[in-house]
Amino acid sequence: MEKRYDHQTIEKKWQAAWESGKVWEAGEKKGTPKFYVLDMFPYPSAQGLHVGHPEGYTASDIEARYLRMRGYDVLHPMGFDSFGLPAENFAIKTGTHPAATTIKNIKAMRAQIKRLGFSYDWSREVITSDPAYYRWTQWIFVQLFKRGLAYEADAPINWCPSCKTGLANEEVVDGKCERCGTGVTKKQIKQWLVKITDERYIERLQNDLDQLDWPESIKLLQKNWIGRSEGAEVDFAVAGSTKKKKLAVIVHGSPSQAGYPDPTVQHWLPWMAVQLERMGFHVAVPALPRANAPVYGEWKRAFEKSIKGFEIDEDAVLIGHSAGTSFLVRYLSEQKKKVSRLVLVAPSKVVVSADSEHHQRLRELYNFKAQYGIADKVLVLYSADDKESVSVTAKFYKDFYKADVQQFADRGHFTAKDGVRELPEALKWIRAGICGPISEVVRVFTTRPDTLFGATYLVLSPEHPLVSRITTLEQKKEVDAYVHKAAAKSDLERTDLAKQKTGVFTGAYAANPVNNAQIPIWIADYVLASYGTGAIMAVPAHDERDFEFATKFNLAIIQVIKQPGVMPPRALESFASPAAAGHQQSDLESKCWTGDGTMVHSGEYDGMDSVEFKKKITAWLEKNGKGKASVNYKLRDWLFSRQRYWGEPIPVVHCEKCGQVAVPEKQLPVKLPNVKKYKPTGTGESPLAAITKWVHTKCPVCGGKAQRETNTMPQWAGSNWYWLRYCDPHNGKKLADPKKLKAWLPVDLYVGGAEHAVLHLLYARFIYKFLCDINVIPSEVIEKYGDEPFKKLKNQGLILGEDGVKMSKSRGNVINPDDVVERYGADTLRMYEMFMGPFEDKKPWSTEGIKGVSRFLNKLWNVAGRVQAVSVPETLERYRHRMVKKITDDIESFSFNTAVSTFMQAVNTLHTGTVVPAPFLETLLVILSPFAPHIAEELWQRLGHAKSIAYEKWPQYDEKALKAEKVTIVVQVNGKVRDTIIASADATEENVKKTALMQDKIKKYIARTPKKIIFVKNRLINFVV
RNA sequence: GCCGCCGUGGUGGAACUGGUAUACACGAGGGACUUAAAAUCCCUUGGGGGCAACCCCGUGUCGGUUCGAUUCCGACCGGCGGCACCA
Repeated sequence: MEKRYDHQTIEKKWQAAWESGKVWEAGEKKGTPKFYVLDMFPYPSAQGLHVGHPEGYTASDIEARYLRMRGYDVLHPMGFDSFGLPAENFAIKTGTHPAATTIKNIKAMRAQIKRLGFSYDWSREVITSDPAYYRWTQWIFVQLFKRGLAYEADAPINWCPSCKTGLANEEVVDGKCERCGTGVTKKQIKQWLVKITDERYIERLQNDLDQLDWPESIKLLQKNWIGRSEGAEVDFAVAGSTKKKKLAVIVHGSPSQAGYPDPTVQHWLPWMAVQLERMGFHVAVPALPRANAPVYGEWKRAFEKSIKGFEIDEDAVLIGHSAGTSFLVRYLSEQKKKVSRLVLVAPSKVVVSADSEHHQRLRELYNFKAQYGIADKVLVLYSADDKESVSVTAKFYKDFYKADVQQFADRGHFTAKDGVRELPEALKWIRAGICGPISEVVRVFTTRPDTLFGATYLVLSPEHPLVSRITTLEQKKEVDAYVHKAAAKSDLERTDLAKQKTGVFTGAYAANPVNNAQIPIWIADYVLASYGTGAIMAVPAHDERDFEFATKFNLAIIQVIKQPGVMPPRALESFASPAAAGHQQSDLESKCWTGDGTMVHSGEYDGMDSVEFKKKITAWLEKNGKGKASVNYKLRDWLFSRQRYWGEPIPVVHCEKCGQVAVPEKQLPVKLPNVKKYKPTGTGESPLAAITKWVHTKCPVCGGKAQRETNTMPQWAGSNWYWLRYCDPHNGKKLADPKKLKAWLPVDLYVGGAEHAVLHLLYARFIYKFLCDINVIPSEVIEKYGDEPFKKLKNQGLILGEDGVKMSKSRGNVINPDDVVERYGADTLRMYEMFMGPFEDKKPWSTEGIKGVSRFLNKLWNVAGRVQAVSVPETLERYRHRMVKKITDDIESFSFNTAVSTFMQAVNTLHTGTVVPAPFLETLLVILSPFAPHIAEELWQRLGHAKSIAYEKWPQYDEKALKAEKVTIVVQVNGKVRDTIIASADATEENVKKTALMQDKIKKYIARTPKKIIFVKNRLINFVV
């Protein structure tokens, strides 16, 4: 046998053998349990593989190979996340098409990865920039859009004035453009957003974290990012406004079946109710009886009951949906009442002969004559793709009432099924029609309703809609100036913590709902418009920020919670010295106490515990209609459009008549067209906007003139769902065959960097939940595993340069994995990266350290050369069992560094020993093969085995054989080690004691009979004297 | 500021559930082989004291709990990561 093992020849040989033998293809073992081991797929960069990549890939490969040997059918795929900025930047510089660059980089990187001997099933490779793949990325977007979860809004984005392009948050470093270092400003541009904050998802995204086997730190990071806060919304009536609240009623339609979920919380109704409440309306959403077969008289009674205390008068706003519209028109016509605004959504008043049995049932309700003058203004909303009876009715109202009409293309019957959860158009119409102050109420959000008695002023954000309405004439100038200044400030300026708080008084006052105290209303930019209600109640005695503000502007500070365990300053003075009374200086009451305690200055509630009072006061607010319990989140909607070329085109067409229309699924993918110039146009549009031929298209609905959306999707779009495609990568009809998804989902183990904690991992969870909801993920998977995509997550730690700093070209501390493989081989690189330290810790590279692993593999090679066909001696046999157990446990717990050390010890043992028994060596090779597969295969073959070691069963160990015959027992006197003795395993306390006391070393320390003896079996005996 | 994680030899790190602190590896020193170097092999290697047997100290610092603490508790110091006026 050769003196040194030739890694170059051996590794090439086995990589070829695995590939031609299709050893790693998944789905081959019928009837065995599945296991899905996933790596975070790389971006194919021109720099190629970084030494950080093989760290995670080796760990997952060890797990995959181990599990195959344990009999699992393992899915272990790899692919490329190939849309992204670097390829585009390269294109801007050189004019090379990003597709060409990408293909080149993928080729190079794939070869690099293959040289490391990972057991990937390459037949399943996915590439996100491949049209066959992004067709489905776009398809998912269309599904989101159809359900109202993707929407366009005027959003302020990060804007680099030098590069003339919008930037993602992750491209802004310390407020500067990552590329050119220019200060980033805000620009208001139409943007696509994905509604990750939707009530149907945000709660689940937060709560489901608890059930995941993920690092606690990552779960916490996500929790903080989502930022759930529980508290209450409280209404403060603005002083001097005595007008009573106006009424708004929303009337649901007639669902087709009885027993259908409560129609009052369906579709866009809850959303509308919240919006109207915010405008200051008293909102009623009556649940009408026998909704699926309405009888007018019954509905009338229920309707009137629901608005008791209020009147249908000329200030009222009524909104109806479907059959509800008929009810409202009939009610107003027959009662001869007039309201201010009447909104009719998907109205129906007629039954067309083709209509279903359910529609026939509505004849009773429809049997009336509409009268003129029932509303000041009428709005009708309907969609072209709804039933004929709806458009007929809509046209009737249009002519009869001269109603405003808004026609849509694809909203169906305006139900949740049609993806309609909001009706901003209707809200805008209502808002526009109503002049003057409609609300005399400032609604605030607070997590501390228990401090309500201590609220001494209110603060609105400068953008708050109420600001201009409540500001007094005297204060107008000052307020306008402040609002103007705030608008001009950058985010960085506004959120700079070091800066002094600023603000102005509006001149208005509001009444504290608990005691009617009149408190001033201020505006200040430390209150954010985008969080909660955009307004706060300030409690300077118990909030640091309010305290700072109140001190600066000389506002009242009222203490309402007494800090527990401290003495009020005056009480303290009566003691001779604080220390004598058991109190230190720090026990003095702090100026601003933000913790819990006992209520003071809170009327009848004085003396109550603040935690208890919080619940009490929330219930009180609710009962008296002055507020309610409420939950808020820090998470914002997900900005989903980029003004870039190299990304998935957003599959939407803008039609002059129909508005935004999703590209029909049959026409997907919307292929990325070829452009000559990749540079942004300067207007904030994507380079795609310059291709007029591509931009101008026909509307898929009406066939009229339309323009394509020119923004592309962000990097995260492709990685949101790629692990689903691995299950069925070549499917041309569906995203993936449900049978195949059922066979593999969910991912059992996901390995990758922690830097994705709140981006990729949050988005991926959201998209997966969405796909579960729309039945893309088979229900069997959801029933069995829930709607989380990744059961277990492991984060690899960063590999730093030798100097202990992050590797970077500019520092010149980058290690190229190719060089390492060339010199030491893939097995050495794999094992070294596992040996460096705990998998999840960051650790520095050491060019000296890797030699140790290289020496170890050579030593193994030489030891194997001395192998003899003899049976294993007993001590070595026991060692073999211990070794198998240790390696098994270490793989299960991701403790690869100690596993490598165990291998080293085993080889050292063989090295110093006289014989190398073949059965021992064989076991060693089998359990080593997941770590160093090439050398293991080669030596395995040289031992005379014809089949790949990959097909070997993972060895068992015998618990009994683990026990040593003799054990070393530590003898302590007063807890200090004084001696050790060898005893037989499981020796009794009596025997150990006797032997121990006979030792000279021990006698020396023990003069009298020990007071106490502590005995731990097989471990130690401790004499206390 | 808030939240989380981490402090062990010259270095990377090990130590099960509170039970011999420093496994394994690197580096360093000494030796063997060699004309020499590389490679390989053997020995030593936490600090201090002692000729030696052996003794004392030692896991960021200071306290506590315990027969016994790297491990549990409290305070502090230092480092890393995240969030950043989120009411």
